[in-house]
Amino acid sequence: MKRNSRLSLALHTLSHMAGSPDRLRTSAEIAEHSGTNPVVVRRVLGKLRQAGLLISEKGHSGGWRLALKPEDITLADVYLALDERMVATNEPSEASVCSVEYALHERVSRVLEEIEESLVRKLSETVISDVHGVKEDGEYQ
Amino acid sequence: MKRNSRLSLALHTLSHMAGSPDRLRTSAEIAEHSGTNPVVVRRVLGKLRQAGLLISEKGHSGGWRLALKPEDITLADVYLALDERMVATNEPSEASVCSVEYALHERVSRVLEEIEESLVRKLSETVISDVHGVKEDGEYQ
DNA sequence: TACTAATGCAACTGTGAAAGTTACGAATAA
DNA sequence: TTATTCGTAACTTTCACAGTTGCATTAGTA
Repeated sequence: MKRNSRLSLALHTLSHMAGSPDRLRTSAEIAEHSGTNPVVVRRVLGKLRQAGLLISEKGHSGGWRLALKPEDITLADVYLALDERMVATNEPSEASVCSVEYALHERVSRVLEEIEESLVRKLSETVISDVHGVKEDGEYQ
Repeated sequence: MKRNSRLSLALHTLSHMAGSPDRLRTSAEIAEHSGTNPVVVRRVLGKLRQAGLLISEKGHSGGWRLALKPEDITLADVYLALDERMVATNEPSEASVCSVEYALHERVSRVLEEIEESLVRKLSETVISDVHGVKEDGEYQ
């Protein structure tokens, strides 16, 4: 598994689940599909559980399933659940003690913030069932 | 200097330059403003030079200046010059040999690709002079 | 010419965040 | 009571990137 691929792993898994929402999938199973390992899967999906997008069941024949209908989960929900900020802003450097420098830094930060917001708005336009695709493709076992 | 801060460094520097486009600034000077060091600055700005956004002059009294007017440089130009892809897609895992898996991976990739494109479109709506701000703020020496 | 100040670049080290791994406790179905 | 699964902590590994050093090249200046 590559770097910064948690969003990709999450989307892949949720889309997969959209195909058969009632079935429980184990971390091991998902890990195999994603080319990674169960603990990493639990880490990533744990964030989605905290956000109320997934439900996990412990014990024998436990596993993961969607907490909502695939058409009610937007990509923004997933992105925000993972708590990643792609267009991150930086701390002001020591040089920014000067007020002019500080003002410039503020403006750069504000612009990046706006870009981040527009990214989230864009993400909210697509839902998981859109990613899963049309029914002709059949179900993913 | 923090992680993934190259875009921030680039925007900060270009915005700064927008204040007095004719003045040459040395890497050392820029580094001090940004709280980093000259070689890192040359690395980042070198990408912008390759993209035709900046001009560098070697030798005594050399340095960096804008190659274009601040109102002709969009944030998308800067982002693309740095060759960073914030919404990265993954290689298909070994599990994707199955055609259904492969198709799903393709769809996830396509969605992420569209998000990336929309990010660039959004970035292209802002130019460097917008970031520099209105004239009342005065020039940045 | 010699000197100085700047970029360009290669090669290397240091760092930190995220992936990967191991281990074990808790929960739950069979 | 046994097997299976998640939850989580602790640790190691990996890797991209910042940081650093050194030197060649370029160009202005005395």
